[in-house]
Amino acid sequence: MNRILITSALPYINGIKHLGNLAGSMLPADVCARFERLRGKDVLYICATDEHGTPAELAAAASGQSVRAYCDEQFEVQRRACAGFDLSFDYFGRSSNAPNARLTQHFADILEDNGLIEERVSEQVYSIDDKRFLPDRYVEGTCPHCRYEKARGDQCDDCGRVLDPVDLVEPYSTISGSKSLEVRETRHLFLRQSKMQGRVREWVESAVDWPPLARSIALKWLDEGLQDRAITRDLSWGIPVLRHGKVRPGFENKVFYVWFDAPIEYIGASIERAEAGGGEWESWWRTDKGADDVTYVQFMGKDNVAFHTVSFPITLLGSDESWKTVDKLKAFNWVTWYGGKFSTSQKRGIFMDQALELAPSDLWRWQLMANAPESADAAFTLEHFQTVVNKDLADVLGNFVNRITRFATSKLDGAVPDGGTPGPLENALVKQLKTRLTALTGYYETMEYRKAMAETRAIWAMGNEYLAEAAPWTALKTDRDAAALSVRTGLNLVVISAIIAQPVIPKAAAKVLDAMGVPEENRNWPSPEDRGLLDALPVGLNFTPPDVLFSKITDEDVAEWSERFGA
RNA sequence: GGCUGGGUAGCUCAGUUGGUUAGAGCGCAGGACUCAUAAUCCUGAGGUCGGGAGUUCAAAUCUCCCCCCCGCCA
Repeated sequence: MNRILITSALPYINGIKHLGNLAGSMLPADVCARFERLRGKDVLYICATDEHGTPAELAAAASGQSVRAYCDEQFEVQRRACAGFDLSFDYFGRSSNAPNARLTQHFADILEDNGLIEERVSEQVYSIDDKRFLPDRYVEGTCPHCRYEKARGDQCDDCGRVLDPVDLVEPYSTISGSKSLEVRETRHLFLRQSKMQGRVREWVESAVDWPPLARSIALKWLDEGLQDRAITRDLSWGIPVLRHGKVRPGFENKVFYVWFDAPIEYIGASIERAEAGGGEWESWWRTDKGADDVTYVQFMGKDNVAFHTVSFPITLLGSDESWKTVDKLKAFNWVTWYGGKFSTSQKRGIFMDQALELAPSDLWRWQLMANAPESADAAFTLEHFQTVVNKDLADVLGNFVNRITRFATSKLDGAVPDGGTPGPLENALVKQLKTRLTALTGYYETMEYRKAMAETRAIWAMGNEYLAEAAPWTALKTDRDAAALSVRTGLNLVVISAIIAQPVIPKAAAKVLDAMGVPEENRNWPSPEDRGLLDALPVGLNFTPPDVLFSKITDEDVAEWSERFGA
């Protein structure tokens, strides 16, 4: 299994994502991708913006733009923020691009051919003045339960009850405010998920690399029985409903439901990449064209598990074509802002673009991975961020790199020194390094990121521990060879520290490796069995100590940020 | 209301199939060192493991009941 396909849940186009979104799928997926590439795996890491649906239409209308223009703008904003966080997508696509439309229409066709899609007539609110059917959220009115006057058609924000727009008292259109609404019959395509119950269960039960949480969520849905689901909506923004390449009669003003086309964009984005000259896509997605030896890993927030373990697989399996389905998946809980929710609408928390204004991406990456919301929600606070970043990055790693490189430069001519032979101290060091590298690699393989970060830090700390014992500054006075050995060993530890840091803090790691003159081809993930780990740097190699790697976050910074973000 | 997950040192979290004095990081106290971003290294003090009952030679770990927190669903 040398090829690994990685996808992270698609960020919705509606506004820039906050740190919780980042930590819950895109960042861990990136760390995974970087780790696997360092091990020499052939990785395809795909992400895209999810652009269809009512929220995008509403947001575009609110900003006075066309949906297309709004999405173009937001896509650029998100793309830039992702680049700022060094998310190493092999391709970052858009669900509104052509490949996704073609593919979605293809799936609809073939699912219908296979008897899994049928037209059904249902009742829906129609706005006479707007001349269109209104999706749930476009209808507001008085809640029949609590009399709240601005209840949305899908749910009452006041009492929290789920509603049907037909139930609203004195309903009105949010588009025009018109109250001349009526209930009309409309046709929609329904995906007959109930017919797939058995096949999906069989598929879920055969999945071995899923965490218990994902499995239980999927099985719970299956136990409750899969419901047939409408996969079209009365909207103009979305993928047109075609049948055999032609507009389906009666569906001229309808599009596919966003949850039907969004996951298909994982494949769509891969095709976009191919069309942009990035390499073919079928060997990644078609098991009849080479994808049999691909391991497919999905990253997502907990709320998306059902869609990835049941809904999307129904599309793929129901086609009876040879599509690659997920092998391993990793779901995350939420990062919270001082114990509460991050909220876009209430502007609670820090968003990706703002974060980059405050501190370099590596700092956020480290904090979010070292405190990944793996077993439960994880509280984010600025104070904790300050502590973690200052201690782990500036003090443990940054200071270690700084102290040994500067010592070597000022006392030993700035080159990797020759002389001395490894003794008990170095032997013990190698032994410990081997143990820790084995553990670290294991944590990455099982995608246990908090543990991986703790182990990474422990390896960084080994450098400081070793120097304290070896004390080359003392040895230098009486035994230059002994000092040379300690310094050489220390410099090699700097390189190891940077190499294993690459998946999580790529910028700082590259800075160190560049300074130490480590060529690109020698930056691969180390094997615990490699006995030359602490003797890899060529004797006599010149290097320049890197600038201070991480400047600290001051109390004043925290105070200012707290003020700005209302912590 | 139904269902996940969680409730372990002041804080953030680990704790494998139940088994010697419950661990880590931060914070705190003391010491060492002086190469380094007043950094680092060592040592130590902190927990009746949400509450109660039970099973067992033995439970943070299993069973039952109850109380909180997050989320999903209805």
